Amino acid sequence: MARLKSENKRNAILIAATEVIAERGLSAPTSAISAKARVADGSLYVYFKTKDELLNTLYREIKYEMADAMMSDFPRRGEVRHRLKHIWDRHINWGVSNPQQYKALHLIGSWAGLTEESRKVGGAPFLEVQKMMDDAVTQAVFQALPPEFFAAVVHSFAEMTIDFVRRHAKEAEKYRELGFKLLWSAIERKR
Amino acid sequence: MARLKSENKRNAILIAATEVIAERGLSAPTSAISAKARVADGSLYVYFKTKDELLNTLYREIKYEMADAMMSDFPRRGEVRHRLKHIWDRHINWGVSNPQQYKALHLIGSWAGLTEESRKVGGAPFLEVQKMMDDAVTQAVFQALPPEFFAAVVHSFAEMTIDFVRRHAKEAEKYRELGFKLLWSAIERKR
Amino acid sequence: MARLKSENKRNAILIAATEVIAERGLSAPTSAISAKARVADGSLYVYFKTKDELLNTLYREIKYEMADAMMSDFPRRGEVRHRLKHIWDRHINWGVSNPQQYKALHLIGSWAGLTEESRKVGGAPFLEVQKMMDDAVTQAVFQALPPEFFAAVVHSFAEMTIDFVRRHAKEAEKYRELGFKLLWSAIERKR
Amino acid sequence: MARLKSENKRNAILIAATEVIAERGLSAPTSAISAKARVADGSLYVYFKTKDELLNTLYREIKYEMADAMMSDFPRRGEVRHRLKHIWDRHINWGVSNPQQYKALHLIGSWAGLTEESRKVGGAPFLEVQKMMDDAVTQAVFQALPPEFFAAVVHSFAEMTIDFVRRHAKEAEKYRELGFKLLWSAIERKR
DNA sequence: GATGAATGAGAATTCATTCAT
DNA sequence: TATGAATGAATTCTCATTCAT
Repeated sequence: MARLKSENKRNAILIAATEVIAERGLSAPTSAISAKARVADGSLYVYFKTKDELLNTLYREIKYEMADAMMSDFPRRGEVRHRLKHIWDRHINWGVSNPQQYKALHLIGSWAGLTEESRKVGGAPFLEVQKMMDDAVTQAVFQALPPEFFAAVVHSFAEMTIDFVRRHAKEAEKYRELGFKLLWSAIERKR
Repeated sequence: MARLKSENKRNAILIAATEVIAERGLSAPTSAISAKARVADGSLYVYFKTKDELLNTLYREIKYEMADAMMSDFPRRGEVRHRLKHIWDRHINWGVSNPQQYKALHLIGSWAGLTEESRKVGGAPFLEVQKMMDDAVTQAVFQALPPEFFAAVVHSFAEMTIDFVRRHAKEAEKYRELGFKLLWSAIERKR
Repeated sequence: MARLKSENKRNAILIAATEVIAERGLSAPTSAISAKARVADGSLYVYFKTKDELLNTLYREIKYEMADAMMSDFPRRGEVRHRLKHIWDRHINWGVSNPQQYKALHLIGSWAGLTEESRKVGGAPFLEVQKMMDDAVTQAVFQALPPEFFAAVVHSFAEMTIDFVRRHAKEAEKYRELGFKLLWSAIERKR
Repeated sequence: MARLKSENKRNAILIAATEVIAERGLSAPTSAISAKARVADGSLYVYFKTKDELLNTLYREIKYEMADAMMSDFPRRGEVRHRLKHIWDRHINWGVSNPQQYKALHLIGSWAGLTEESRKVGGAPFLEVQKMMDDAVTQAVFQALPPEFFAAVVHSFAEMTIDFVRRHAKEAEKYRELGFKLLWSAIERKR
């Protein structure tokens, strides 16, 4: 039996890709990625058929990681506010402490080569969040508005907060809390 | 006497660039741009020293256009809510009716080659918006929170709404109003 | 007006391609061709969209050259034997004095990338030869056999003779005449 | 017709190489060959030191097969015409029923990497044919012409006929006979 | 200014070959 | 012996940029 495809090598490439893409953009040459991964140029193509496939895979994997960070220890039975806060904090924290993943995700996310399939697969792990929000809407905890719109509101609020916190690292906690407060004001049911 | 650089040709290039970048991304070749502008490859370099310069210029010009659309007829003496609503509507409408500019702006905005200078110059025309919000905060119309954070909230809310409206064109007006309602809930002063 | 595409440069590339292909085979890198043509690597692609296109073009051009050599001064009103002899001599002589073209033609001729179109276009100038043979058959100068088969016989006889003469250069004329004598014996009408 | 057997890996590789080369040309990757042979990429190099060696070997082996097909049951004591007819029929039939071998042979035959040695070794089994012709010439059955030239005539006539028959499969026998008739006319001694 | 031919430094792949298992 | 992951040189082609006209 020959050497088995090394999970390490594959990961090294994905990690290197994240760094290189974050620093130099999507047009960074694959040779920069293989170099950073300390792997021969050709080896990248043992694990990924094309650069496009590498980027699509990277997108999915980062999405998974992010979902993992957000959903682990998710208080499935807690109050809606509590559950949303959990996700909020995890989202902000993940974004702030993984700036390269975050940047790469953004770049790939608005890249023409990202397949619909990848977008779907990458979004799948977040269905639980979506479901929580649907439930909350049904229970009228939030204003009676399309759940899809809610999701968009929450997401954009979080991304904005991450960007902001990154530029004001010293007051990270303050803005994370503030962001949530504003978000909650926006979506809670009015009496 | 040397002829003046044709303002037409320059504009044709910028317009073509917008379309090409929106459709094919930042890595689209300059030859695609000159072709779409019906101009020789070399002519592009008469007006812009490099591709980077073209993109930086394009960023600024789109920003200016956008600012123009948002700030024209701005009711400088109206109520804060009225002023904010003015900007909100113009922003959403501009984004929705100029999808290519909007897309190009996004791509260039998260591109490594965009200079700090361009970012600053592109942001300048929006200082009046910023100032309005500072005033409103000072007047305690909004919650007493950092104006810069306010700006970020408003901006991200608007971008989200534009994206959403684009995907739900039939209910454009509904979501534009809804977005504003939520935004206002988020930032208004609590009694 | 910019520089016009130079017929010289195009020809230089075709000539260089002939030499390189003859010496190193079809897998010779395009860079070897551009180098021999004293042209930048990229310039080859100004004149030929791909390497395949270059080879297809080369095939046609060599065929044309060859046809030219064979058909010029063709004694259209002479006797059949005289006309065939004319073509025979010209064919042999061309093949012997243009070994690189001849070699390249062979290689491209049995290459999978040669298009049906190229094959057809390359064969067109030889239709007159074909027609002459059809006529001769009709006039029963030759045995009553399918003209297409005659053409194949003549052609293969000539190619064989060229190869042979090349390996026995000192007796070129002897074998050229001998080849023709045998050919004529094969196809002439039996009494 | 003798066939390569896939009893062992070496033969499987040679058979696969024949098919792959015939279909995709000499530049087909060795990995395509090992894949078709259902053998690991590396295994090919257990049996052949390089791709060049594989091709040289393949050339010889196909030549042997062909010689086998042509020379088996050779009527060593028959009349010259009978003996030549035997070889002729076998040659045509082999070429028509082994198109991939035939194609591969052609490609390798005009390949720059084929060694002089291989050419010699591949030609060796045909010495008996050559000898038969030498004898016939000596006996003045044929015109008094250089035996090497005779061989070339016969060979090229046969190749042409194979090509022709392949394109007119329905009339295979007709053209095989016709070819021989013409060949005989060309070379027989004139009274 | 305007043009587009010409350039050559990369870029993404491919592939013969090696080598650890 | 057999495997197939790993390699990196080589290859085709692209494209920003220059420059002769």
